[in-house]
Amino acid sequence: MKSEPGDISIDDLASLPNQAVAWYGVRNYQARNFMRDQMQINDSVFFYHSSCAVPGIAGIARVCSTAYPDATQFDSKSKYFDPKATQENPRWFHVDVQLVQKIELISLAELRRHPQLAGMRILQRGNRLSITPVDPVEWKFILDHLVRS
DNA sequence: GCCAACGTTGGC
DNA sequence: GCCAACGTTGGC
Repeated sequence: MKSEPGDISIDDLASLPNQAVAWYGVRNYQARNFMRDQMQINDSVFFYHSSCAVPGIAGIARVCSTAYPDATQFDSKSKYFDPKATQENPRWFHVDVQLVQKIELISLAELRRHPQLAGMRILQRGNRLSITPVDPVEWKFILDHLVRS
């Protein structure tokens, strides 16, 4: 799951109550569907810093809720307001995510260095999805070879 | 700041 | 339903 550190960084997550955050603001249907249809409580997540000096995996988190309607879609003052969403028919959903562990940053450049990870969605040219599934084999490779706490 | 990629919008 | 125009993302 990508976050711009200027928005919410790994350190912000670490300082939140229960080190948990509602993953609000996703306004892409594919990313929404991953949260709504695929994610389950206790699923593990890589917390990825994007749009910053050194993009990369900054920590490990876990899903700590099932998907529920994103409150910001109903808030006309929010930049995430969606006039087409209604309480009866919400359009945007998100899960809550909780920090497991901050790690030594695994930079995007480092991820690209490993052919075993070449298939990762996050590494594909032009990928803009803020939430992408991680293949279990790739997950294990990163845990076994790249994660330093 | 550039630009590739790609999602969304809206006229037809 | 097509598709051009436009907007956004995000690495570089």
